[in-house]
Amino acid sequence: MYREFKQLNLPAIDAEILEFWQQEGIFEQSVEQRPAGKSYVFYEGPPSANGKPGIHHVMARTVKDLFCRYNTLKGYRVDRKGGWDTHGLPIELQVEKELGITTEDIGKKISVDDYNRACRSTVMRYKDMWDDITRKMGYWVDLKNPYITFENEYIESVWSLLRRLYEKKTPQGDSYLYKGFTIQPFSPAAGTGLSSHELNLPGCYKEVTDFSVVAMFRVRHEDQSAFLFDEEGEDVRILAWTTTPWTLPSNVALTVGPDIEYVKVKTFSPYNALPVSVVLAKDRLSAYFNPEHAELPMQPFDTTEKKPAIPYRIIKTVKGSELSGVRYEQLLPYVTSPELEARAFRVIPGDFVTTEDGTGVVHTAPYFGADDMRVARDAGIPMIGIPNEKNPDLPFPLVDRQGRFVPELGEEFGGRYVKAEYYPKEVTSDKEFKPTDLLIALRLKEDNKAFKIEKYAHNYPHCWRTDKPVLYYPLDSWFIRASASKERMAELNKTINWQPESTGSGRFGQWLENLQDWNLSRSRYWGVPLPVWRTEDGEEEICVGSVEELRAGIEKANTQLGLSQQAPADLHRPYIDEVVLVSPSGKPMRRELDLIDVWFDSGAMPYAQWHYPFENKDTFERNFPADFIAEGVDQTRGWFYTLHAIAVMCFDSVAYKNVVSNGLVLDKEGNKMSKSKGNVVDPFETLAAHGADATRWYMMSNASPWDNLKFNLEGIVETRNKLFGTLYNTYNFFALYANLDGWTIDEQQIFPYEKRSELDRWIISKLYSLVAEYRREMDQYEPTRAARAIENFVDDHLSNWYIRLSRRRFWKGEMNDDKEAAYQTLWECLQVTLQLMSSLAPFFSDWMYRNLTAPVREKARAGNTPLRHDSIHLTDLVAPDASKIDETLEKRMDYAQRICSLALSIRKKEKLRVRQPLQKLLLPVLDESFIAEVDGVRELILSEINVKELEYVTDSSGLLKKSGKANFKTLGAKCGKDMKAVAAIIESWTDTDISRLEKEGKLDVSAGENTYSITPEDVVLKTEDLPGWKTATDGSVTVALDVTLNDELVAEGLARDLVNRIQNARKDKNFSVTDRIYVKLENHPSIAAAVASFADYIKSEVLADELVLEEQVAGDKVELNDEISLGIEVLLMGL
RNA sequence: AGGGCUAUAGCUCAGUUGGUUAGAGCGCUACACUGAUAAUGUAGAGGUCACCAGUUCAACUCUGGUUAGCCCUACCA
Repeated sequence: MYREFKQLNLPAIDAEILEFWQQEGIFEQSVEQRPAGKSYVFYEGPPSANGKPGIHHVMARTVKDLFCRYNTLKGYRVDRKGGWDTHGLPIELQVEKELGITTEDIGKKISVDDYNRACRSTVMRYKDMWDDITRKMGYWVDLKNPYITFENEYIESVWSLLRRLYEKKTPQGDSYLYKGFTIQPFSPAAGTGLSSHELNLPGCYKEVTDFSVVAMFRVRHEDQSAFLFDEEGEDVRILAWTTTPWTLPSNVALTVGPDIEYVKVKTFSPYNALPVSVVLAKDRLSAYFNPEHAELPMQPFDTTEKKPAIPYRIIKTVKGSELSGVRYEQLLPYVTSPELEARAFRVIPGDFVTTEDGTGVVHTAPYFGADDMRVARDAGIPMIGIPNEKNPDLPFPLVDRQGRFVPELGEEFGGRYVKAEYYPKEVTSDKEFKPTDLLIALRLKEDNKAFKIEKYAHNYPHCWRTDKPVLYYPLDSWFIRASASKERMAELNKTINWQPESTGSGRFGQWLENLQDWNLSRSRYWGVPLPVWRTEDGEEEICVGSVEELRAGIEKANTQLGLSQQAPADLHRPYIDEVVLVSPSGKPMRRELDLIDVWFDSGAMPYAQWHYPFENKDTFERNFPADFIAEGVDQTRGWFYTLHAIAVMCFDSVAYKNVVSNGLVLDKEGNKMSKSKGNVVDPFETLAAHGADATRWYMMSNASPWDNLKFNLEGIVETRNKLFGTLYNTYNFFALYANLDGWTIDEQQIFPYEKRSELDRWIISKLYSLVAEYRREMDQYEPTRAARAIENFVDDHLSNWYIRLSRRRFWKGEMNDDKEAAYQTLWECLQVTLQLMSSLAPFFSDWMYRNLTAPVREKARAGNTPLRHDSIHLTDLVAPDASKIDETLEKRMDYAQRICSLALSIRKKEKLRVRQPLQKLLLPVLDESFIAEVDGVRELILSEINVKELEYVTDSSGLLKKSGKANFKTLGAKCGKDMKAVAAIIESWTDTDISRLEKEGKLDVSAGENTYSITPEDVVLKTEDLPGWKTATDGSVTVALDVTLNDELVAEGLARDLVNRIQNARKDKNFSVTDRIYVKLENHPSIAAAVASFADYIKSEVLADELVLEEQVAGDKVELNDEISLGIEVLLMGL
């Protein structure tokens, strides 16, 4: 017996199937039954369990699960090792918050040991919740043996990768892991660098008002700059704007845009009226000069006037590229050197220069700006600062780590804080207090080096701890020389299949093109320690690549330095910091205190999850690179990048072959979900209310996963009703009759396809077309198209056509071949559809598969046939089978559907109910093949629309009138701009013209000055309405319906009405569908003819043994139509 | 600021290499069907295909620009 159900309850199905999976270990079986040699490799991007799972995780994990299940069905072994991301700043910040401490307190109020222990206990806080959602959403991943990034084995693998990078050298001999410095956000008040993450905390960017200065840099008159000088002794200056005047003593270059036009303007210095020529961007002229003053006589203005009119003349225009190389005098020569004099203080090109504000010339102080540093390096400009004996190329900056000018800036500026906020309040509250920026501006003004001084309001980042402005400052860091591999990364990226493609070529590709070195250092506590030890003078260093090496190093140090250290049991800080190693020359070495970027942790997972290269070499090699990964698009420069970068640099390989990046899950209005807005959707509630399958299906079918999803619960309900509801109804329908007939599938006795009806063969053809389409889309990682193809099949083809037209075959009469064929066909459709669905709807599909196959399981086991499997997830995906696809049959059926639809629309217009039989349907025919095709489905059409005969109207009938319309596709190429004229001519053609065209195969048309030969392909034919007939048209198909009735037809219509009313009465009385009945009808004169002619028909339809007419019938009267109502009584036979 | 994605019916989305009636589902209205019945069908209303310009005989589709929303990256002086 097949199970029958009262109503669809998806959450209950989830629970039933979860229980079953767990009991039988279905997930494990689904992996293990596949051969190890045929693997489909998936990498799980580790979530961090210190936050609760959200609905967006359900989305991301549905994508992952879907392709893993699909490839399992295709016969691949898909190991899915789970993982947990356990390090990182968010965890540290959370712990700080919960402990009520700040970063400075670590090591003081709380030991690093205790602090790290707190982190360790926090990271798995919501692990149970994660495991729960994983289970409930049906995400199959191995959570029993996950990789955990804080474990020693994981860290050791990371070390070995770092060691590889340390040993890897560029052709120039530079190591891929190196210590360098970079310009980073730095808080002098807190004495620490800040991560970009900290700079993105809310409230960090504040609007502040600073003094901005346009400084005048005096051009040296020499050969290279001769073109800027027009008179002997001319004072030529380049104007550059800055909002940080304190960086001006560190100026070493001026950056111009190579393609920007600059002008030289003869004028007078605004603060003292001395003659001067200034250079600035042409587009910026109006910001500094009033066009009305361009005509004033060229003479000095009165400096005592408040707003003097300053005359000026544009002398010449030059491109930025021409200015490049021009040298100028140092603006504030506190610190200089022969090298600086020789190579600095020049104009250099830079691509970031704009003419939005300022002068189009950027004052460049490399130590205090990342862009500045980059262009200065590219141009070979030396750094300015206090000489550094150890590293002459990197002198110390002119501002110290407390944010003060160094003493070398003299009495006037030495020791001054560069930002007013760094002074104590007592100092700044003094009326006489002037911020350093202002003092510098005034100094420039006094020396005739300032062109304009004004206040300027802008957004500036502040330290979230001290609330004081951040400086950009050179800091030491360890880097990975990613830039050295960027061509290779870009090249290998092109071999990766990105979904959507644009993320790979756009967001990711362009990022690779402009790749900078990877700053690995984090000055934190909870993370993977950088395994580099250095002597105090930095002369000698080693990079440790394994615990074994560490042990050996410790022993050596113990011997040579007389220590008694042991290798730490935990590789984290603070224990690892206590390890002292010994250098080849015998000096003690201490660990560089940096931790590494957590993104390196996760990018290392292909290796570290197996503790490669220390263990599991085979496993690793079998599982690298991945066939498939998926994460949110926000991971493009996160995990997607770090996986790729490490794989390319360490193994010259991609890390993954296919990658799907999914978009965000927004609320139904399209807003981001956030706790403060209260629009967060709880995934547990959603799954509990609607079931995992409807949720998963909705998320994949509504829009492509890489588009943002506007998450709407109503959408899930719709999915439930349309797809799952329809399948459920279909199943119940099937189960009802199969149980009545005692029918079960017999795998050995497949009813030959060629002997099945047209309709059966059609739905089978549709089914296998679906199989092919589904596999094609899934293989291209197009889950949305795949899901929609299934929906389309289930709703439009299986339910609304096949079942609707086949119902009668299931309930009419005894078992026979036709019924057998119908059962088998429907069973196969369900079975195959469920299999296709099972990747996306794993619960429902398994539940129904089990219902459909349970009656034959034992037999299948015994015979080792495909249905032996307890779960659909253990079966083999149905193979595509072109032999079952019949495209001409599909086309025929398409005609049938369109013809029926048209005929029904005529009935509707004429108010002719479908139960009323009609005599004749006319089909005008455009070509003979149409007749052959429609003949194949003629019976089907006639019964569906309740019409007695079908007649074709051909040319020879004389009834048919044809007209034509231009086929723009073929004619467009031929006619070009005469297209419109030709189209008009074709439309004006009469039936005779068309006949000529058909007979002669071509017809000439003149339009404009040209004559075109029109062939039948160039014309789309249609038929004119048949005069005197009711017609309807859809594209090339026209139908005409004979709507006249005669007594015979009316009687038959009434008979059908009676059948319907009697059936209703049966149902009202809750008779079983197989009960035989006795029918009493009131002897109403209007039905006499109908009963007389159709008594047998009525009796057989309603399973009546007796049909009698009586004057009086018990019970209420039933309306037969507008005019007739009569009494009907049905009784069970034998009562 | 740069890069990316998106913009089509009230809502969610399709729309093939440009081709002349721009589709589906939901919702709404009306009607029908009734041994799948908490299902189904038919019809109707509902569109300046975000805006502007260009290419073309022809643009929802291609090109350029603009606007809006979102994501990522970012010290613009």
